Amino acid sequence: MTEDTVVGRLSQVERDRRETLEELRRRGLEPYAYRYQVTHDAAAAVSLFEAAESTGQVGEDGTGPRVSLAGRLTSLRSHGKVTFADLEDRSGRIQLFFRQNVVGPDHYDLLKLLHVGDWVGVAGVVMRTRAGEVSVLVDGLELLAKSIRPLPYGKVEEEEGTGRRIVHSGFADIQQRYRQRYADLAVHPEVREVFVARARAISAMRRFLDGRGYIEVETPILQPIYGGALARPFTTQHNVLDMRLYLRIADELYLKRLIVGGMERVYEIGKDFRNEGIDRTHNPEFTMLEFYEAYADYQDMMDLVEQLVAHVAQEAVGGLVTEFDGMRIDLAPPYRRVSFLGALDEVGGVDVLSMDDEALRAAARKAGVEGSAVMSRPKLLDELFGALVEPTLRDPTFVTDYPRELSPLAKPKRGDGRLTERFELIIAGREIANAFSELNDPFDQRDRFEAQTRLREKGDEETLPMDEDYLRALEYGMPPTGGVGIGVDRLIMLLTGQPSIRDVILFPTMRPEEGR
RNA sequence: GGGCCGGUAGCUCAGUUGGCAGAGCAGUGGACUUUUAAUCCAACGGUCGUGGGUUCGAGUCCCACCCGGCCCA
Repeated sequence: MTEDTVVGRLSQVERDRRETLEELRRRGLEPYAYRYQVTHDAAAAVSLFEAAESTGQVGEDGTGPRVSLAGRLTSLRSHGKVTFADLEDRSGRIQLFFRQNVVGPDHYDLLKLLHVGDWVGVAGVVMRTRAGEVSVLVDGLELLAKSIRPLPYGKVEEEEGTGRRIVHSGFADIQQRYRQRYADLAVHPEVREVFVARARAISAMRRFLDGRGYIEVETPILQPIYGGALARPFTTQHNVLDMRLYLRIADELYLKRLIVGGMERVYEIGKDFRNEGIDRTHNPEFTMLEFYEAYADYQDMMDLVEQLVAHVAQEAVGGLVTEFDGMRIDLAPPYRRVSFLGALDEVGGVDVLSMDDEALRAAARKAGVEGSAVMSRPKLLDELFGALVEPTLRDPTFVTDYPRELSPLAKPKRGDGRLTERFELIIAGREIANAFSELNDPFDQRDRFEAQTRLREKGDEETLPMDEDYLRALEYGMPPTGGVGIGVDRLIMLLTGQPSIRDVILFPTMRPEEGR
């Protein structure tokens, strides 16, 4: 496509901005700068001035300390020989005040070439305007980067009294906000805040585990045999090795190999990939925290998970009470503990261990589970629990002791071999964590793999493939180990009150746009 | 997978029975030395998601498809 056709398709605004670029260059001004010396951010400049006011250090002319700031222009209000603007940086926003007799007529004229969305550096003294707003009285202005595509800013009004931000006609098209996350972030400070909270949460997870002697490790994403969860994988191809590789669906089997190797306490935070549908709680790539601790069982891990969730909440959002989906959730430990079967019996009125496959199928149909006719027994149990019990669990709840057939990597429960020592943490009806006393008997593990293979032969596509190398590792000897997986995105949804997983993933998976 | 809703100017949205495609904001020109959704005046801005069909005439009616959202399973 030639430059002419590109320009021909531009909007009026974009054409105008390109002309502005040429005008700037005609005046010898470079619209894309290299650096700017910043002394303060917006929030620091405001508090610096307020401190000067309170200690009587503001001059007779009302001006305070001198600062230089850089950021993006989010508003421009010209009044002839005086102009107001808002500058936004990562700390917040501050008003800029331009007066023709302060910057001089030549510099003042340059304001006509500035637009909302431009990056600028400014220098001047901090003062308070007649309307009472702390502002920078600008005497030095530098364009740092010209914006030649209009950002979809809404008009922002501060409600009188409450100071609440009201956005008029903002950037509302949810599809475009995900596709053009850069624009979404640029115009929505509150979206940036969600991802800051996410970063704090992940950093808090690391500190929590590091402080308990855990080692952070990295295991393969490209795997010749996938495993560690019941899900369908993505496949890819290594050209030189001429072999099929899978994108991991879980970190589990590699982390337990490290326990075999004597690392005793390991964790990994990373992306897993599952080839399944996309909805409010599922993105094909998502972030998982897994940690494994030798000599611990699932009871120990429940205690640890409670502490971790509380710690992360405190560090990420500054409190243990969160508002999610209209529910007020208290994350303060200890969390309620109920057994899988007890909950099914109590809430759903079904005693699944005594039911044969047909009775289970009938119960599933009754509960509204679709496609139950072709489901394996473990799948039926899982679906039944998901349909009947999970949605009722609002407060943080550990569901314990899952049926053996549902948990091919978990140790049998002491005293009842039909069950396993496993728990899931359910909060607000959502699965947040999944954990076991890890199965370390290589003979039992081989039996479980073989049972999985039989399920696959019956048509279940979400089964564990046989992994001989993993069995070899177990044969060398794995100590008793407690292991946990936490869905990081879902936990962050909960902490930040975001209704969709796409609201906590910077670039969620989307179909490509047409014609671009 | 099924049902419902949506896609119109850069953004947010109207668009009547099928009859010249609109508003606000942004942008452009002008006025304005304390505004903050600044205000006022003027002009400008369109592949109505895509492709077919019906019709003298389609943003509007019909069919198919694409992309999303919500609900159900």
